Amino acid sequence: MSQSHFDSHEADTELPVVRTLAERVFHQLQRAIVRGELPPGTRITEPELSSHYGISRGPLREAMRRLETYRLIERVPHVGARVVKLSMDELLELFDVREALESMAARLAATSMTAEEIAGLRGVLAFHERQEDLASGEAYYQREGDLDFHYRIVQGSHNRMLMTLLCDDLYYLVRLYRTQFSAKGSRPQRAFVEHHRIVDAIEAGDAELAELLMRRHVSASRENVAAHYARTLVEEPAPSPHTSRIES
Amino acid sequence: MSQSHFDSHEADTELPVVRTLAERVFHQLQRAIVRGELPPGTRITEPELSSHYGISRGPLREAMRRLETYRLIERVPHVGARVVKLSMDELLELFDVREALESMAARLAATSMTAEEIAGLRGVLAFHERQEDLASGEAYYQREGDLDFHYRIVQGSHNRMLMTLLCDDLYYLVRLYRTQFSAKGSRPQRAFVEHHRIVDAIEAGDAELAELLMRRHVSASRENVAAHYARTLVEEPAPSPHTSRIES
DNA sequence: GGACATTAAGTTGTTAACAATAAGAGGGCG
DNA sequence: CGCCCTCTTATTGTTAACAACTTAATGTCC
Repeated sequence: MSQSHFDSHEADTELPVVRTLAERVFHQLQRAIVRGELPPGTRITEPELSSHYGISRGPLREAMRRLETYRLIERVPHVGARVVKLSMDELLELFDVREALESMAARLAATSMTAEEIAGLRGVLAFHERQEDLASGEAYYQREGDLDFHYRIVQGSHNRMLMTLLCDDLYYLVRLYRTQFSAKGSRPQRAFVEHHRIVDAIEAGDAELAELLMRRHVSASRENVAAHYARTLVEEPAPSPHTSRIES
Repeated sequence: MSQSHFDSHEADTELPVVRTLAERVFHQLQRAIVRGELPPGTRITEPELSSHYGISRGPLREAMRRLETYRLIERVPHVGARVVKLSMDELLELFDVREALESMAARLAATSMTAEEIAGLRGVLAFHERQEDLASGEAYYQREGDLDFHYRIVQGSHNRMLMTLLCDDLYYLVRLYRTQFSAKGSRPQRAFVEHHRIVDAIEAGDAELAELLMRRHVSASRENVAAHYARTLVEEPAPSPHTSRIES
């Protein structure tokens, strides 16, 4: 659980410790989906994938069942499975959930985070600052760093259920949205300032303030995405690329 | 998804529509665990269960994988699975998560709930009132009704992700805690008043108030459980029954 | 020409046998 | 007497074959 975030920074085939075939192919499929190699709406057929990965259908089905729990694929009994096709509505719903959970995480982190954890958080911010100096427009790294920041605060809440929900269940969905909507151009400078203020509140032990700031931070991110999407809708009124691929 | 709550009110073997063996045995195992027929910490062995339910290990493993996603069992590769053993710490963590998610649900419900849904919610409260008149101490029904109340507000949020998280993922855990800790004696009258105020706020479209009231409501419930538990710890200082069954 | 029934192909669900890992019992050695 | 190694046993992981279902295409009838 604790290394789920850092998988993304590792080499292709060197996954940490995989004790079963089902685990290995689960990670491989997860990467393929999050990276966009299996486009949303793609039909997943068991014989095809099992032969592709050189395993039998048993472990593959177990891997698929696990992908289903992470909401990366959708299964219908006796019919089949397909890569989840995300809508902007659902992305905004996800932001509401994140706002609720991450603001709670910030509140708890303000009273539970250790000095070492806070120092590590400061280190993440310092790293971002350097990144900012080097390539201010390098949105992807900034966004990965953004996830890292949120990830550490959730860990700092010391609430295992919160950690599981946010870092295991919803984390890959967030990344998937990022690739599917390719939402690069965001608001790095402002988010950066907000990050600092949140850490300040946590360090001061001000739970209410930390909660409020995190709530605003996620909410602002949500509004930014919504506004950006509304703009693209006006410029490009054809609703085809993101709405109707499954239905066709 | 939408009928997951009302399963509990149905007859034993008449489950709605089960298309596969794995689904059927999943529901049976789920009932058995939530009802306490499989005590927490019980080792689950595949040959035993598959012969007990008259199916092979394939579908059984799929059912177990699903139980794992609902956090009702815990699996370790190559070792086995056991019924989840809950601690008071984790129960309090669950309350924090519920506070975050359900207050968000109340906020959204205040602006999204239809007149019909609000009427249904009022109907639930009226039903509780009658229950209250008949048997004020019938804690179990009250608590089931309490779940029904919360369930309808989550549905009223019209946020599918919230609905999935609360009504599918966490619902059975809540019920399991209720049986494992047998927390009957609670605070029905006060909770009842709080329920009314929340519905009033939702009906008035006051999102902020609905959110605040729900937050307080869940938080008060949490403190009530914590206080009750602290009391039982004093009266019965032996820490054996709830802490160390897995380790033995 | 259109709608419905039939049928065939392919996919998913299920089963039973085989292989590999892990825990425990037993014996040997320090 | 205690520790460690080995072997046994039971359970989990994996495979391949079989059965049931869904879907779509074909053909027939109105």
